[in-house]
Amino acid sequence: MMLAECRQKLSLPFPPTKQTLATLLKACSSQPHQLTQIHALVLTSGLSVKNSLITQLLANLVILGDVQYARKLFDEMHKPRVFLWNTLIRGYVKNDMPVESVSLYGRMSSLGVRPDGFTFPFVVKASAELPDSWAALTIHAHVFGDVGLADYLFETMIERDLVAWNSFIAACVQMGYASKALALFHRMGLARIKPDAVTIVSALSACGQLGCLNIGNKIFDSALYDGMESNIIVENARLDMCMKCGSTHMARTLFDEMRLRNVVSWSTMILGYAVNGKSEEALALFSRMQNEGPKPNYVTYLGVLFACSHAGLVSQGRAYFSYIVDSNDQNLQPRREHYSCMVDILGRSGHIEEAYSFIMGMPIEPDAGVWGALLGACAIHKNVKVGQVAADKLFELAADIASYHVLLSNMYASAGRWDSVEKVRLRMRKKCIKKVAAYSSIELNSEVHVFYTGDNSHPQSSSIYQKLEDLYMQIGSLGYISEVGSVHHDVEMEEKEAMLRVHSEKLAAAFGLINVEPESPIRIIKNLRTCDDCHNFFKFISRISMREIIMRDKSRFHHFRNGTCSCKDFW
DNA sequence: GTAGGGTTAG
Repeated sequence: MMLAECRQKLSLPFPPTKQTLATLLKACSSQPHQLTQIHALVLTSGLSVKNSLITQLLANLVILGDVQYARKLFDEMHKPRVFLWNTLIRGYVKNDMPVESVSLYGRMSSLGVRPDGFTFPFVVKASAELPDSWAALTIHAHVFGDVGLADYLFETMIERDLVAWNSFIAACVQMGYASKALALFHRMGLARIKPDAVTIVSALSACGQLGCLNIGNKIFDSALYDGMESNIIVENARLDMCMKCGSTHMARTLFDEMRLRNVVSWSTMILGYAVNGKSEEALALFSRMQNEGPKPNYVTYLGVLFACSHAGLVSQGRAYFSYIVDSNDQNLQPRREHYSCMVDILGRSGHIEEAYSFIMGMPIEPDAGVWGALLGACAIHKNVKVGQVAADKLFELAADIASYHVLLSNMYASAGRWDSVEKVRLRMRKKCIKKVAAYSSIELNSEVHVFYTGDNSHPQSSSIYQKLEDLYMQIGSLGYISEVGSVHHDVEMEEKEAMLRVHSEKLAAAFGLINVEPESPIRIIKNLRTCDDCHNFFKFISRISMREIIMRDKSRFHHFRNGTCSCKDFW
């Protein structure tokens, strides 16, 4: 575009000065079309353009989401300053391009440009969103050893301010490294950096992941004690923490006491009730929300569908789903997550064919989550025919997710098709797909104790196994028989039973029975779905010990009390 | 001078 043309378009009667251009740029930060024109003006003005001008332009482009164009300008620049690197690194993160963001950081450091305090939060955010394979590559490329990129960056920072701590702690929580996050939180205290609301939110979130109700409450109380004003985000995080620890009652008390509640508060409650198996409470709260609360969003509806799914409420699930569709609200139209949930509702209750045709009728392309829900249902109902279709689709969409392979293999195993089980295993070996090891954890006196299957590493190991034997003796006389079908291995019967007997959740339960004071419930967190035998075992021991046992597995809660489970054996 | 971190879902 010619200068005159630009000027005309911008209605400028005279050639612009640097000042004019700078002012123009500031004014046009929300108008992408004019930005391009101004860029042309800058280039054709013949002025020796200052970096600050391009900086402003680039920043504007990034805000508008045109990172490609920003990158083009950036590459044409001579020795861009740190601020500019930061701007672009941030731009990539904001536009969901973490790989590009980290690559740019890599280039920055290889050119010897020193990152400043602002670089860190951007790169950490990007590396938290990095796909695993990429994180590994990046770490290799920088020869950072076995610590992550973020770790390296953090430890080498000269000055760590509050935001640096907060962004690292938050990144750890988001990546699922909750105990690392709590360790950092502790270290932060030792370094005499006073946490603020943002820190507390992440810390509470970490406690929720770990199921550490006591630690979470302590953190919240001490923050208030230190004079920190609580805000709605902190309170929502605390609600969620309680719910993730299975303490629905405490969450409700806090919710009722809140002066202000937003859509997140309501949704957190509804979701929390749903995963805790309290569907009536979830749906009752939803109907109250419709009358007196804020407008539900798509997460709220996800909670409503979860409530139906966990309680096996098929017709109600169908009704809510069509309600969402019929609402004609464009922002609330069902997303893939809602479809997965609906497939789960239909499939798990045995309506496999209906679930399949439901998927075929989807207006949006089904993703791995949707097919995974179908495969899960097929594994439960031993429907190898439909399960095979789902598995084929899954391997197209998400070829190397371990849990789908495990599901498929379990489906074949429960149908007794050991040749097919072996094929899946072979495929996993070939593609180096490793099963996630099962573990269970339990909090005691602000410490987390972790158990793996057949674990002997705990200091109290011998008394734990003794307790387990005692329990087997007692429940055996009450009619407990181990369910060998839960072990998906084609091995001898005795071996099957031997493995079952030492599943991680059983070890954690024995530990809990020995150590947790009699009036408190025993809270166990398991990283995978629990098996039929452990579920049955827990029902028995809740009866003989007269204790409440709360177990959170991969997708939901089981509250065992006096021989029964809140899930009513449907999970 | 300009910019950075937080809650529900996955």
